[in-house]
Amino acid sequence: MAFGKGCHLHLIDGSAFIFRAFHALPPLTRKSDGLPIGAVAGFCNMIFKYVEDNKGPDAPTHVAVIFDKGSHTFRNDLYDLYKANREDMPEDLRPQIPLTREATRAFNIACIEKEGYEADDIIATLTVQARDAGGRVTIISSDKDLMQLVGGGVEMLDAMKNKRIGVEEVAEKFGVGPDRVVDVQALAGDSVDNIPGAPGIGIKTAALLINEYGDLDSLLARAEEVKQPKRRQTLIEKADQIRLSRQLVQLDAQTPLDFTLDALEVQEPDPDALLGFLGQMEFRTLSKRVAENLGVAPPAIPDTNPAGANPSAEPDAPENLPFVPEGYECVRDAAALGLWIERANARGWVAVDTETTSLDEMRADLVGISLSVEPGQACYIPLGHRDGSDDLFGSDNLAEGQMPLNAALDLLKPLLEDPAVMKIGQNMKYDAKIFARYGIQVAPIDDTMLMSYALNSGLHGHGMDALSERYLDHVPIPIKSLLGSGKSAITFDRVPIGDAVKYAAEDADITLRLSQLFKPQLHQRRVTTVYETLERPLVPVLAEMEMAGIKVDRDTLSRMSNAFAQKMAGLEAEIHDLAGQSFNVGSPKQLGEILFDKMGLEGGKKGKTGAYATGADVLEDLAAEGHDLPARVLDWRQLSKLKSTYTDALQDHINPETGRVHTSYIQSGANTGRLASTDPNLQNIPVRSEEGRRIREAFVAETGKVIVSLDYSQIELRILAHVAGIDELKQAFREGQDIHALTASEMFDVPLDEMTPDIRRQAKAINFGVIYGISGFGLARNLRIPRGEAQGFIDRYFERFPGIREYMDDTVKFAKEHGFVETLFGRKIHTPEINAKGPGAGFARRAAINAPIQGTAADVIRRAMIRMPRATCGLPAKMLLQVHDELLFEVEAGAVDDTIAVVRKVMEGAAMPAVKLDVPLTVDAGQGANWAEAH
DNA sequence: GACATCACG
DNA sequence: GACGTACGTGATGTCC
Repeated sequence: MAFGKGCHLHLIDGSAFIFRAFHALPPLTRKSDGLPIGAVAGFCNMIFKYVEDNKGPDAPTHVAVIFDKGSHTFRNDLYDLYKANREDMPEDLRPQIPLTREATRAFNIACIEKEGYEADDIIATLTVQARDAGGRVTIISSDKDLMQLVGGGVEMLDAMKNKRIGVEEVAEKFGVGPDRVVDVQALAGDSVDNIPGAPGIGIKTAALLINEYGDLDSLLARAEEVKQPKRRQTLIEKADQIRLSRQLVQLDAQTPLDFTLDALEVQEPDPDALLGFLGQMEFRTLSKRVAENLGVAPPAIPDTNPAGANPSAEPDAPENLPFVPEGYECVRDAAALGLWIERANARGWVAVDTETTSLDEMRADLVGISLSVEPGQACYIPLGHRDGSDDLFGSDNLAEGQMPLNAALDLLKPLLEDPAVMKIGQNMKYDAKIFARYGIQVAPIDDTMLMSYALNSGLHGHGMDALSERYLDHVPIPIKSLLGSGKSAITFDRVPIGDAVKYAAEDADITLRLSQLFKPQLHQRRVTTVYETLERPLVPVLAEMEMAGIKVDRDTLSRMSNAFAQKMAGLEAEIHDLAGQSFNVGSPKQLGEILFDKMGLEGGKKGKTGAYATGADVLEDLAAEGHDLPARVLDWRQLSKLKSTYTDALQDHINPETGRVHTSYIQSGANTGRLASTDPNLQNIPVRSEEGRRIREAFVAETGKVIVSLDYSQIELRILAHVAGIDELKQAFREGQDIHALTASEMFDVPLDEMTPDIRRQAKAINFGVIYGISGFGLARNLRIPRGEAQGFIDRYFERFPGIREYMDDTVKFAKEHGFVETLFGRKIHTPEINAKGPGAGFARRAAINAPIQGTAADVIRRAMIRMPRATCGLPAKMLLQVHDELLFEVEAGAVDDTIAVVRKVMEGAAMPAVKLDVPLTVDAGQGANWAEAH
């Protein structure tokens, strides 16, 4: 039937269906093989319901489901931050996308998508075609962006609420008719799609303006006439941004399509095709209902229930199945490997572990790979073992019976890169980096270490040995038993293949069992979102940063080391002179004896060891009393620290191949969600002392590039103001006031213009103290004031900001009740000691107060980092380092300003859309030839 | 390997 | 009323 008058076209917003189905349903998996299938199930149910609901006299004559395809559209060319706030697609959803297309076709409904075009534009195109042909259109969607299409025989239907959206409903929502919806949206902007709009103008105001001036162009042309000064200024200054916003929200009805409306005619489904698909998906209930409807027999679905699908209920659940090292297979040829690859493909997942010659991924060579697809069954593929025959040449020959490395990798690459097969690892970042060095980009990945972290942060560590013992009641073969320890330790390529099989295959086996144990728990314990949005997508980002490394200038460090050595020698002589004897200045024990026994200064023993305390605070007090020796020791210690930890050690970390220093981030290291940096730690490079700060001059940009640093300003205090709901602090942050000065003014009744640096300093210490779970003792020690006075400050602070005390009490109460506290993004940090008696409870109490604040800040910067690759993809900029509230980039000189603009925008908007903070997040930026200049 | 010390946010 | 106390990390050197 040719489309024309009397025809009725239904256009279904397929992507909206999918996301609604995915988020509404628990993460179902297909019973036979564990393929995630929840979104497909929800999608099919929604389509089925739609078909049933649209059979009456007003049934459509034509119908199509439209999907988005590709993430880059003309809107990204117009505005590189378009939809930059969007979270990446959850890994569990990705393999389901093609299945939703199949489902649509199984229902015999036209399935439409076009690379590089948004579904909304295709819907607009079809709508206009149908309307022009004289037909009616119903758009099944509740997306406000489609409301501009309503009118003239076009209406929308919110399928969830079963609510019609006509011209009236659009007017109700936007305050203008459908033809002016675009104008209102252009002014109001949209935080979800990251449409900038006119700052300070929302839908209400936008409608008011449009109704007064007729349309957007007239409004902008006559902006001078707007009475309210702020609005007028915005409209004049932001006119370009508003016009850009309009381009972004305006749907494009010119999508080139290679079919006509006639092709969308409603057709009965083919029972075989539809039931075949539903049977293949193993949807029992839906198959039955559909079969009844079609008057045919439902498909038979075998009731398979393999080990692992429902672990705890099964007798051979992974935590109960015994470990049998002799059962592990050694894969020595392509045929055997092919079988394992087939099994992995059939399953849709595979646990992977690599064995290498070093813990430093940048230098490690691949020695072997282990795989596991079923609990208890695993293989090891030896690739780089040496034969161990101790000849004169160091036995560098490859051992017999190994596949050539390249042949094995060629076979494995398609599997490891297959988007439909989940690669499961323990600390997958390590293995992914190894594979990356051999040209394999492993994806998608799951990580048992990160699952444990999301589930159990604060309860225990997340290393494999600990997890295996705790959850599988199995002690893995210690690596030391193969490699030995200390000076005589060997590398893994020297381990006999027979021993390596038992060790390595066991690791893959354990990993698979742990993932089958943890995966369902993520949802049960409400941390799926944390795992999916804050943990899993961060892995490739960190891997990239670590592989990029940062250039460090050896000569600068070397010169500084020499200078430090000279100064230290001078100081040492002086110290020995003052002491009247020679001793090891680096030994706190000897120093204590000199100071307190020999010289008889005031001071006391401390700690279980009975040694004198000689910490910086003690020495500073002594120095303040006029003693020279402790003052010299303080200087010596500072230099010693800078030399040994930084100027000396950093040189050893320069990778000879890249000339750069490659740190490793531990994603599950800090209980709060912060990262930790090791080998070397680049999160504690000196900055507070002038002398130390100069070490940052050695962290340089390549020729023609610039180091750019962006850091959040006062992010933890801002988060405190938000979570504790302190109006005065929120207001101060909104107005960009000096928060410490304001606190001082409130507490000490000093007007802001009479503020002294010392009063401000005290207020600053109190502000930080609050974040740490303040105590009179701690504040007294920090400010070096009597304890009573410090307590007085705290009392006054709580009097002034009662909301803070309430927040602290509530947080502790929550922790005592639940055993954990939460960040704004749902990260759980467990506090097992909170109900204990003794000093442990005090620590736990303060940690509980601090964790949501520190953790929320950590979550925010993680979100920014995860979005960064996509936001900066067109820019010649590399993200190199994260230092808790700072991100460091290396940028081509010409692109510095653009990069700062994009990165700042991403960082400042990183909490959105999941959390709308009551305070703005602001970011300071710096740039220069090295880190010292950029900071 | 425990402990003290000190670098960072 | 006494008890110990700022929160979160990692690297280094000494000493047992």
